[in-house]
Amino acid sequence: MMGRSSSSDENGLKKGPWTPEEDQMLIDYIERNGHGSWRALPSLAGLNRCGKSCRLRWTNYLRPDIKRGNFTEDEEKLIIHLHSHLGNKWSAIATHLPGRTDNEIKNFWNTHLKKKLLQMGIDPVTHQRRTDHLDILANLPQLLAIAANNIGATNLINPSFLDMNLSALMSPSDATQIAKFQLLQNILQVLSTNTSTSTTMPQNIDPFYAVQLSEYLKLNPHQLQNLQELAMNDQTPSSSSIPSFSNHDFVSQSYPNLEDFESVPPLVPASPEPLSQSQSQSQSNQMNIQVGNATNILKQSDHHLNSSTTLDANWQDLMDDEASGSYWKDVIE
DNA sequence: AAACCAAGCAACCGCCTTGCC
DNA sequence: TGGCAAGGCGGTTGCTTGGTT
Repeated sequence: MMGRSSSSDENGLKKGPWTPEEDQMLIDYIERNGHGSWRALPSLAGLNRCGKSCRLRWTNYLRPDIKRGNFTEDEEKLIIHLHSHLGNKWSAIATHLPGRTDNEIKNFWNTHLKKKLLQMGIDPVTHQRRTDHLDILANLPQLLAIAANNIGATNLINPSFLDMNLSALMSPSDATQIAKFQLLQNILQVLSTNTSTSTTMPQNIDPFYAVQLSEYLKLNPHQLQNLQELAMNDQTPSSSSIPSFSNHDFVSQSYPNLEDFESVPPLVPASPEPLSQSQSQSQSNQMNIQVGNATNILKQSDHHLNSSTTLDANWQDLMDDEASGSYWKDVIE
């Protein structure tokens, strides 16, 4: 059985997993008397537990109307839909799913649904398309510093790794390679994202940026061509890992008004406390700082500015941070 | 076969809300 | 109206399990 090892608190009350005997004692007592005062219940039922533990055990596990087993697809959709309106109000969500407890829904969300949405490119908090690649780009210097620390002489990236099978690349034991791969993926994603409101992911990298990128990375024509092909190839991880929203069954079912995806119903903040003006200002400032680099780069995209710009400075920073410029050439090659 | 690792989930913790005096 | 007790809630912890190396 999963759970914690049995122990006692300072009052000698038992903690940890419940035994079948304890379960039966609790069931017997509540069926005969109702739960009444939870604090008084343990002694009346002959249990060496605190009232809170009894209440939790009953409401989350022993209640006769509890529905066990896997969540159905309908339940999944309902949870996602309710979460988009209610946020992490698990008890409120649970009231719409008969037989499911808030704890069970919370666990299911954290272990399954959150990942599922992330894989689809949907932010599980806002229920909108993810834009956190901007954050990643903004954090490139830090990520690069981390990556640089992890790159040893024997751990240099395979120059032809982008041609390798993705599953072979994604060895879980090689976090460094994955980080590098994701880094490049996000760079390409940002560079290939145009500023239109289209809900489908663009397939092509703007030749202008490919050229500009190649200049900063001091790539030769062959490497530049690889970069462009990489961005245009449907089978590259960069594009294949991002679902096309308009064609994805699950997304279209969970978000029936997909055309209004950018204006999904108002989301209850994860924290119920409204931020004070100074708090929100501070948070906003932090955000601005964090995405500043990415914003600058995207502004460059809008105006096709020349190379003596912030983009230049940003990329130069990146290259300066990296141990060797050949690293990036290798990655792209 | 053993060691390692990540996922899953029951249970706990601490804060918040509610109701009563 | 303030204080207290009890219940409710969301986040976190830590054990088990199953898969991988």
